[in-house]
Amino acid sequence: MVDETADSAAPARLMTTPSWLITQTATHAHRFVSEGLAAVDARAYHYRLLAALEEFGPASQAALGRRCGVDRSDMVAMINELADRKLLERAPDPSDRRRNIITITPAGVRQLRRLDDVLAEVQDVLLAPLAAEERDQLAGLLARVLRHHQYG
Amino acid sequence: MVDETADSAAPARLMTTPSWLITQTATHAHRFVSEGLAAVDARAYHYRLLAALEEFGPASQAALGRRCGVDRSDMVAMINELADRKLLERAPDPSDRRRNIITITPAGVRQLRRLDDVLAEVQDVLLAPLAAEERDQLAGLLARVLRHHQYG
DNA sequence: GCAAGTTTGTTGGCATAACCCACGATCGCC
DNA sequence: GGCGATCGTGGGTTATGCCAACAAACTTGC
Repeated sequence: MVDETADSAAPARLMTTPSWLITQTATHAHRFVSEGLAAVDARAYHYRLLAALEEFGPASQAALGRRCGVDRSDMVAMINELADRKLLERAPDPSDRRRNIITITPAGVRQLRRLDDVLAEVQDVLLAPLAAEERDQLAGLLARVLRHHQYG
Repeated sequence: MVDETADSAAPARLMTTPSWLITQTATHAHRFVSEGLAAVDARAYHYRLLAALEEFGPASQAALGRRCGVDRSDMVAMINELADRKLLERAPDPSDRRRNIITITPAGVRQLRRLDDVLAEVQDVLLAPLAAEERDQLAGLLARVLRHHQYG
């Protein structure tokens, strides 16, 4: 038994409230991810965008935002940043002059692989107390909740 | 099979990355909680503080912050707000003149009960796709992860 | 073919959350 | 009695998720 009555034990009400558990765990997750990615001079949304581009191919900014759950207006700065680092390219769409076509570069693909490694490491730290099957279980449950609220 | 190739399907890389699933689910959770509590003119941290006060009794601002994972400096405004609504009281500690003693009021206890109901409803909406045992499973897994990173 | 509505990129703004630092006052320790 | 630590408070920073507006370009309905 660990001494949890010290001064830092959270209320029982919170520890049994899923929404609290989720948001609190998310805070930790977010910090680990940020720190891990900062070590290779990257940010969380770099991974999101590069992953979507590699999996689905070139897309407009708006379409990319829809996939990654990013607001149209927030995409601009993100893409600027990625484009500055030559990880993707922004070119006007000849067939629709409103749009830009965003394409991942070879350097972007390489960076994506690097981020894959970093994030795998982060998951390991975050989920340290869970066995492999338990991690899958957790991911499965969360994925179902997510799907329900996105394609509901 | 649902049509997920539409325009909104997230990259597979993300849907299998726990940290993404957690932070994304947390966004939904946070929104449901905020909206639910806003309906009774309350905020998420109201519940946190009131719950801690009822369970552990009166405490200093710093101790309260430690329990709820709130920064010392952020506690000030939160407590002001709760004190304005007469849900708790802030009194100087005679035995340590640096500290304030925060005490929940009877109205605070009543409000806490009301928030309990609201939050139970919110959990139900958030975890709609999961059966009762699955919700417990999810809560259990998250609680273990949380404990590991807090009393690690 | 043209008018009305919609989509796209962009700028700017707002609210919240989780930090961090600095300060004066106070306490505990030795 | 002096020194380090703690407490409440104020200030500032950063990231995130929104929403509003706009001009340019597209699509639809007639």
